[in-house]
Amino acid sequence: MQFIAYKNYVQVFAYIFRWDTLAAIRHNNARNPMALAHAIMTALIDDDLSGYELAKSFDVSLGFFWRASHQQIYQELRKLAERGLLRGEKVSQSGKPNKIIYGLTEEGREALAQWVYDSSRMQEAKDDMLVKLYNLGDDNISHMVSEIEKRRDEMMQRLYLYERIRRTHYAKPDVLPVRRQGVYLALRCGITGGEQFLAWCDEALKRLAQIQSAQA
Amino acid sequence: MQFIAYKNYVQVFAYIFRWDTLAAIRHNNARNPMALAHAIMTALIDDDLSGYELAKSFDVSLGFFWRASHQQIYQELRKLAERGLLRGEKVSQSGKPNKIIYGLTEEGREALAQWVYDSSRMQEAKDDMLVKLYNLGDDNISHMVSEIEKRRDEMMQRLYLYERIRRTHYAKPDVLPVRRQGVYLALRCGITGGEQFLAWCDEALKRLAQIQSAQA
DNA sequence: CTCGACATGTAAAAAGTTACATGATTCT
DNA sequence: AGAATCATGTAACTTTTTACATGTCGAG
Repeated sequence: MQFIAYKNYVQVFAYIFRWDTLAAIRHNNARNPMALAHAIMTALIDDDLSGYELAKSFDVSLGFFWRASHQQIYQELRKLAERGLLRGEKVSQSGKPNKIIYGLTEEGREALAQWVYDSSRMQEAKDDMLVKLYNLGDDNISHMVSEIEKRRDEMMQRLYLYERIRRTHYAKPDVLPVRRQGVYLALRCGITGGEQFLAWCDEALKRLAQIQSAQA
Repeated sequence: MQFIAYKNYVQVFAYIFRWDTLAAIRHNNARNPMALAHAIMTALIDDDLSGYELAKSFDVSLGFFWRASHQQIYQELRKLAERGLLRGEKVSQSGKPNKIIYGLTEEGREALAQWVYDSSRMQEAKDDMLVKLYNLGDDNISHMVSEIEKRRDEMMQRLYLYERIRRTHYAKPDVLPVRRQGVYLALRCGITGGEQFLAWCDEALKRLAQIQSAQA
């Protein structure tokens, strides 16, 4: 089932949009190259970090907006060091494996500052669960309910963390320096998006409950 | 733009979760394998379509939640046909290149119905623009303003389309058959998510304007 | 003495993007 | 005549995931 049968959508659209506008909607599925590399460099603006530390800090900050596994991060760090955008310093540790502390070079800082001006396209939404909803039926409705409930719980946890960060570090955003205000805005995006998702979950659960009670 | 008062999740959570639970938030970055294949099969539930038609219908329906390029779709269709989940029928056309109309086989329908019960993990958010906000500075602030404005316009267009679809095909969701109600919920997710994003854009633009006027 | 956190990776596979290719038709 | 649309792909590449590997240290 589609929103609109393929044969009709053209007519529907001819009404609303000029064709050039439609084309703009269509071709949005593009990746912004090197995004992870720039996310990593961003994480190194203030502090020099080892791969492990970086991966950890990713989990509670930038990773909210660009996820990466530790394997990817290690590889990317090595590549960036090879290209001269990062400088890596080996640190021998007694008892523990050696680690490499990475920091931005001047070149790296320049490349990062330049990247901000690159055009980036809107990110595609990708969600399995919403595709599953297209397959909703009397038989799988209770499974969808539990899946949505699970997502709702996960989002609750995440929001709790966001809120905690907001209150401890961004309670008075107006007095923060410019860059911190940018981070605050990103955090706000996560918070409002999460709140919206919670609201949607409740709407969906309510509707699914209605369908279920009508069945019985 | 107002959202339901979910602000109390903070208190709720302070009671429910201890800090160790937060670790569970960390390892959510996984892909759900074969998601595109299932999205394609979903698009073929009601109608048999050629690759081209499928790609088009993707653009105005399922593609809102799982984007794919036509190249990817053609490849996936071929693979699915090889695995017996789709059946492809060659249609000779005069004047135009031949096309292959694909439809679900019984096996395909079963696999799809089964897939709905597979566990899927929360999708990672990936957004370049939010990473860029971490690099906000006096010099690039006006660029960020124009980038957010661009996103806002794009989202407006998309919301306009969503809303049009909702009104023409889902005006009275309660009387729809179960599966259509699932699609309606997905659409609602897109709409509320989009509205939230617009609201965030306005919040961000307001804050950035404040910073700019403080500079001058 | 085992389990989990610390710390660092390699290798292979899957998924997704970009660039290229072709050739008819229809609209301006 | 030139642009856009219809219609179908292939090939090369990048990005991301999964699975595997190794070894130390501290807590229970």
